[in-house]
Amino acid sequence: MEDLTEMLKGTLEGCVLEIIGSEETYGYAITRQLNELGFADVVEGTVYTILLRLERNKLVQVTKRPSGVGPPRKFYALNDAGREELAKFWAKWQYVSSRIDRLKEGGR
Amino acid sequence: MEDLTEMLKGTLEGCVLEIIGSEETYGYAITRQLNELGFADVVEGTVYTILLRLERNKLVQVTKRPSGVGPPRKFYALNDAGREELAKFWAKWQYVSSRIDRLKEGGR
DNA sequence: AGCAGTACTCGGTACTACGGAGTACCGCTA
DNA sequence: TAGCGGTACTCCGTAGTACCGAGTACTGCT
Repeated sequence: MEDLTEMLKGTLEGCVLEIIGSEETYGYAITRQLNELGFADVVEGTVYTILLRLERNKLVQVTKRPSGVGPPRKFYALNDAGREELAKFWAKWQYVSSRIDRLKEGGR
Repeated sequence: MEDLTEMLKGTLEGCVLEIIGSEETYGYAITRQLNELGFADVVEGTVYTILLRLERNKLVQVTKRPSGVGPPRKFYALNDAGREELAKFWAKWQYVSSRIDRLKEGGR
């Protein structure tokens, strides 16, 4: 699927939150997970900008740990504010996607 | 529902295409339809920028008609390129929304 | 020593939705 | 008849987000 970037705006951050919420993990691995999930064109630069934003907005707790196979990793975990933001994200997603599906089905 | 603007990026244009596709209509009415659909905060300025973009990208055919209750209206209808773009949009939407729903259900 | 793979940072760009001001036409009413 | 609310479109600037590219740096293998 080509060029999903515009459609991912506003949802990618939520996806990253969800991934972090289900397991403490780090940028490089998150990128791989998104790629496997079907978002093949999401690149590291994008994920790192999201992670830095989450950190700046105090939604995550960060722990640096040595890797063994490369430079140290920055592990991210949700804090309370992050979990709240994630819940809000899913509420918005539910709201928006249901309306769009309704429009698609010709329900007007 | 508050502040959906980021999540609507990339999808709003498709919604406008769908509305135009189902019936020849004009900017002001499209804005009202979107508001009724649940996107209450979408304002006229936003819809008009989308319409001008569609026109610039040659996805629509434009007809100006007098209104009777105000200034003349610019009616929009999809042309072949527009219908193709609309089909592409729904394919992308299907792709993206199904993956996000899968992520939500913990399918990783 | 050099390369591939892992891992993060930073500066700039493109695209999109929004806000606000401006223009303009119509019908109604004080 | 002047003003107001509703209809209808245009234009310009702003903010936010994903992407791109270059750079840095660590590890293990050849």
